[in-house]
Amino acid sequence: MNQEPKRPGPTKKEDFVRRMSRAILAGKWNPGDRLPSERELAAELGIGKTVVHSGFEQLAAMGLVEIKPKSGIFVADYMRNGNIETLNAIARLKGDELGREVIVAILDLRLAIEGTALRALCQGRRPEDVAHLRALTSAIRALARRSDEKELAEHFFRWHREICILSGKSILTLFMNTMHEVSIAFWVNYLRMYGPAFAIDRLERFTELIEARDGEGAYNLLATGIADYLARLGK
Amino acid sequence: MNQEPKRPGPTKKEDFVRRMSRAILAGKWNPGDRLPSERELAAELGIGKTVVHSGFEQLAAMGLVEIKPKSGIFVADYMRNGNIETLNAIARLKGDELGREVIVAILDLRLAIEGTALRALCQGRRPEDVAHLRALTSAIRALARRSDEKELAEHFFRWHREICILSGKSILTLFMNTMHEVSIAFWVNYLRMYGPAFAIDRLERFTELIEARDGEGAYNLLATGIADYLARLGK
DNA sequence: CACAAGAACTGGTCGGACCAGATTGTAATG
DNA sequence: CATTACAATCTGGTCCGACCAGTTCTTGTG
Repeated sequence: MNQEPKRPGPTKKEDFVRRMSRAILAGKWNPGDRLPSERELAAELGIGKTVVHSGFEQLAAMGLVEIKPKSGIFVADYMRNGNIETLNAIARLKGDELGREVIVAILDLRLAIEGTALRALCQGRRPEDVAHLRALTSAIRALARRSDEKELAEHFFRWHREICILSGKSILTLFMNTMHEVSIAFWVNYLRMYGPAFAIDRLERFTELIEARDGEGAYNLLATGIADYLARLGK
Repeated sequence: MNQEPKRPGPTKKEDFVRRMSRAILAGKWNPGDRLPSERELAAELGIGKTVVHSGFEQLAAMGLVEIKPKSGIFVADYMRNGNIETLNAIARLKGDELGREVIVAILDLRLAIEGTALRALCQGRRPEDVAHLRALTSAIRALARRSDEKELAEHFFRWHREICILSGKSILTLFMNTMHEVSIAFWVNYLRMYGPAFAIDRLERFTELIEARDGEGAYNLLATGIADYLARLGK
């Protein structure tokens, strides 16, 4: 039994990826610029070519670079061709400080996804679904006392994801998971702003509306909550 | 200039990934089951452990397996913990035959994303934005004669993505790109159903509404288009 | 000057050696 | 007999160096 479940220590690959993504996101090169070859970088950094290659694969998945096989690696126009992973990479590096515009876009999408799921769940909810949500809520309430920000945020995320799972629209769950990293950043901020007690109360109100099969009410609760959050954020 | 940009031939890693994802998606194992160790699989398939490891990294990114370091690799509950990459993997394997439920969820999201972008663009459009869209449309019209399904679908995707880019809400573009693979499957189906001429006409109507700064009109055109598509699909 | 051969790149693949954490089996200890 | 301590042996994780196959640039030949 170890008190620290894992403390893997940064690997060379992780170092490389972090270093490169920082440099690219900081604008060290312009989109379209050609990067040094894998061999050059490997020699310069004193690591193996395989590590560099594997790192670039990851950077390509993040949408930060474009690999032209046998030809070269180029800085990508990530604001045009990037994807969710790009956003996650930005969230990871810039910490919890996302721009307002980013927040707005994310919340628009969350409303679309979770709103759809809420309406569906209200129609088809079974008694055990409601019980399950209540159990999750009380687990969060117990956890809130110890107040580990990140952990609490994770549980709020899971509570809302459960809406998608229970709704039966499994695809929505996949989309929800896709936004996991960026959602955590949101929840940390939300909990700081409103406090856990308020947030937990809202979970219970959601549960009641689901139990009453009030789809529109649940949707509106979500929508007004988001609108209020954005209004507060404006200041 | 070569007519065939690339025909790389399947690598051992690709083979491995395809083989494993097929097996998992086909339900050969249950979620939570432990897979054979990297060494066993490498020996069995006659390939290097590095290849297997790299392949599993990719499968983990697709949400199909969960890697517990130093312990084992397990089949993931991908319908619960999967992400967009999982969906893309499914779309890749099952071809263009996505289930109706999947299509509905995707279109719900597209409406949320693109609808938001449309409204924003109608507000802030500049004359050159409209001209740009018109240029894209006529390029598509020229292309439609040669009628390569996949290529045409790609251009329709790009046209609609351009809405997001021009709207200035760059984050929406990232989400749009995330759905690229699955969107292509949609557009191929759409074009088969309605034909290119009809689809191109719609692009022009969108452009006119944007020029007239009619945000609601543009949104409704999108919404009714999607609704009609779903209605037809019902049959 | 045109153009093709080839040298010198590029990224892509691969196997095997080594590392360290996790697990399991076993033997010593109370 | 239960418990603990420890070591053998699993696991995935990392890394290197060699090799492969396209791409691009240089160079020599007509």
